[in-house]
Amino acid sequence: MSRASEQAYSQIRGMILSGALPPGDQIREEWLAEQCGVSRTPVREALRRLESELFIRRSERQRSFVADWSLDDIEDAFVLREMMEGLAARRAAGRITSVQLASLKAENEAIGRAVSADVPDVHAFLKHNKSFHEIILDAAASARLTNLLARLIEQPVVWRTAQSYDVSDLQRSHREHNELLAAFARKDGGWAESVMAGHIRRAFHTYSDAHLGKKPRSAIS
Amino acid sequence: MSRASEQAYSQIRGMILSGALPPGDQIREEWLAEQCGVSRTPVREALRRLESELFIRRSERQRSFVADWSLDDIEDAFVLREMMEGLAARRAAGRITSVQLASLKAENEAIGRAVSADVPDVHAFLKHNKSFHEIILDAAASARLTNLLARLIEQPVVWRTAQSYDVSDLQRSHREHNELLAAFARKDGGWAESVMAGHIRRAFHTYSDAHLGKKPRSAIS
DNA sequence: CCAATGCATAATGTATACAATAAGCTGCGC
DNA sequence: GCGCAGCTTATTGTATACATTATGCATTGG
Repeated sequence: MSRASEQAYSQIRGMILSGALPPGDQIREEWLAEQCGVSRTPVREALRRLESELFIRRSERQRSFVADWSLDDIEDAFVLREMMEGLAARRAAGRITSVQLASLKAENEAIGRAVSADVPDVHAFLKHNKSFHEIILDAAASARLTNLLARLIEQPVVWRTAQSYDVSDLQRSHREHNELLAAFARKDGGWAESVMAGHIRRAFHTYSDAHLGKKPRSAIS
Repeated sequence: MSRASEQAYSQIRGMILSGALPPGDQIREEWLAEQCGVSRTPVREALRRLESELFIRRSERQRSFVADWSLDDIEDAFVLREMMEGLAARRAAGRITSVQLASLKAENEAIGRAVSADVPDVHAFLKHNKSFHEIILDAAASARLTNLLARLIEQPVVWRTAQSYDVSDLQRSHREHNELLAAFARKDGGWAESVMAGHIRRAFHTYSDAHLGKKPRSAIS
């Protein structure tokens, strides 16, 4: 994507993720153009993309609104992600190279360091976690799968989930990654798929526990 | 989508599907604009959409080309579709209304008529088959699933598959739909999922048989 | 007082001019 | 003859003006 378009895209997306644009709000192209310091043309392009990624929804009358996700929507997203990341893990197990396996190990060691400190480094966790999953998707070698998953893993709710992680959640995530590494090392696709599916499913429950007022564990910050 | 954008989208898509724009060909925005009788603005919008649907790929230097799919790409698409339509069927089984079930039956009866004639009506088959699958997706009631599947089922290869269907394939498809109806009537999600997955998987083999020179059966036309 | 119609306003859709960038070509130096 | 530099042309990116369409309000008729 070109300069102005990319600028508009990441800025609008940031406003949605940060909550500066609350769910349900109507947004006007011209206003966004002013905010981003570009013309309406690249803003429109960014909006179309955000719409296809379900960050934004449009009314029948062509007005744009910040998407407002129900808990059911969120569970849908997790179920699909579970299925697709499971498939990715299965495929990856049969294709992963020793170089990729080594990179995966390195990322998970970085995750281990981030979660074992007295005060866990959530930012580092997120960064290496992202890399970890990206390497797997890469090893799965399916452009289409990558394409579809990209629409899920970057979505607002999934993103915010990590923010509500507990120390013990982060550490469990680290251990589950180790299970995945073992499955990959043995090229056991079925095992990798099961571990991955459980890993994603747990993330959903962590999310729903934290967001339904049940909070059975203490929050990090 | 608005008038000119929609015009550009469907016309370009049609040129790709019909082969008027062969895979690998570079396409220029201005030329397309002339062809479609609109300006570059709606053409660019259509191109972005076609790119996200993998009809078109763009080089690192922002040139657009008609996508060229390998057999592996095609199998990927079928595997994903199998997984997602399977999920849709499972969800639909638990949610389908009697009205939707009646519509499904009606569509499949229309399919039955189309395939039992001396010369099968392929066009009618395609139309009612599409409606049949859409009703299921509707009953599954997951906006996200609908969104993702839309990117798969409309893709060129999947589309052309139906063109290479044999009379016996069409009739088998009709029978498999009846199995699905039985599973829905009993609200048996697991059964529905299995039947649907097999249904899609068979479509892949029909495609690959027809396109690898193996043609074990006679072609329709 | 309610409803419907038409006008005013505001938003999105499209065309076009211009800017930036990539590709291709020509000629020069080696 | 080969390769690279710089210019020329072709193509995409952005801004803006204008067209079209939706929305809300006011006014009028019932």
